[in-house]
Amino acid sequence: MGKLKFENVHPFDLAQTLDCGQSFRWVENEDKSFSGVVRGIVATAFYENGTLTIESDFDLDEKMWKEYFDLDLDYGKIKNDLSKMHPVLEEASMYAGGIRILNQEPFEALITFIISQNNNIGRIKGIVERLCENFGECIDGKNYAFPTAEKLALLSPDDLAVIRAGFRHRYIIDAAQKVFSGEIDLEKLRIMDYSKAQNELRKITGVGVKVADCVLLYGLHRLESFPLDVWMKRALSVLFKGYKGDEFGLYGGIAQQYIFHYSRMHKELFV
DNA sequence: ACCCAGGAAATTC
DNA sequence: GAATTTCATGGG
Repeated sequence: MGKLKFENVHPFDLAQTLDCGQSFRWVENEDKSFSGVVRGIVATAFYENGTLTIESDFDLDEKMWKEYFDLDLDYGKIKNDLSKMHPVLEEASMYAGGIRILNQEPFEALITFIISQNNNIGRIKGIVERLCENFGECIDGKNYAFPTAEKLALLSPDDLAVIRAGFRHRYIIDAAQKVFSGEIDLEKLRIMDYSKAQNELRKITGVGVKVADCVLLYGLHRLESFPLDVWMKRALSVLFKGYKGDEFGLYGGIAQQYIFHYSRMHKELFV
């Protein structure tokens, strides 16, 4: 049984952070708190007046949760610096500046972003949930941990029919096998030269540049990563003419997430 | 019926 | 080699 309180957390917005398409397992409750599972721990998060509270029936590791929500990084300063780079980025940071880049489990980021390809966020959530319920360890009767690489590595693509992810089934199995066998060591990607890390991930069938960038950003905290999906390509061509996505430096991943969220919430900009 | 979704592999030109 | 088609599935 645990409760953590982090005070003076600014800038921060729980809904933006947990529902902006980087993580697919948090569910909003009626009181605006969010419940989810991180590293096998069921927890509920709530944010009010600068204080982020995490509660659980299980013991909570303060360091792990601080890291998960990236509380040691000065987002105020980063937001300021990014705002100076481009007027539209300033606008996007005003709108989406409560987002933090989560420190998710690398394997979970890998599998969920394989599932994300040519898919929409609502459906991704459903597939991920079925994946956990069918193949993850049951924690408390109704919540499930994300499945381990070992568990998935021993399955065949047809075993995944219950999650209804279609052509991605064989990609998921290939990823699990390469991680479980040690052929790919996800932890090593944290400090590896960026393009090397990208190529390492691309050895997995079903992982191209975009999925690799997402895994590096959301699972391995490579904040320089700037994933280009259909939304970002649209946003760059319409709002950042001439930009390729490599202009935002060390914290480009944060800029990317501001722009992604801002664009998704302003569809009218792209008609 | 058609089009699209946080793409990438397979095929064709 | 670059451009196009196909790949499951579900919602609008």
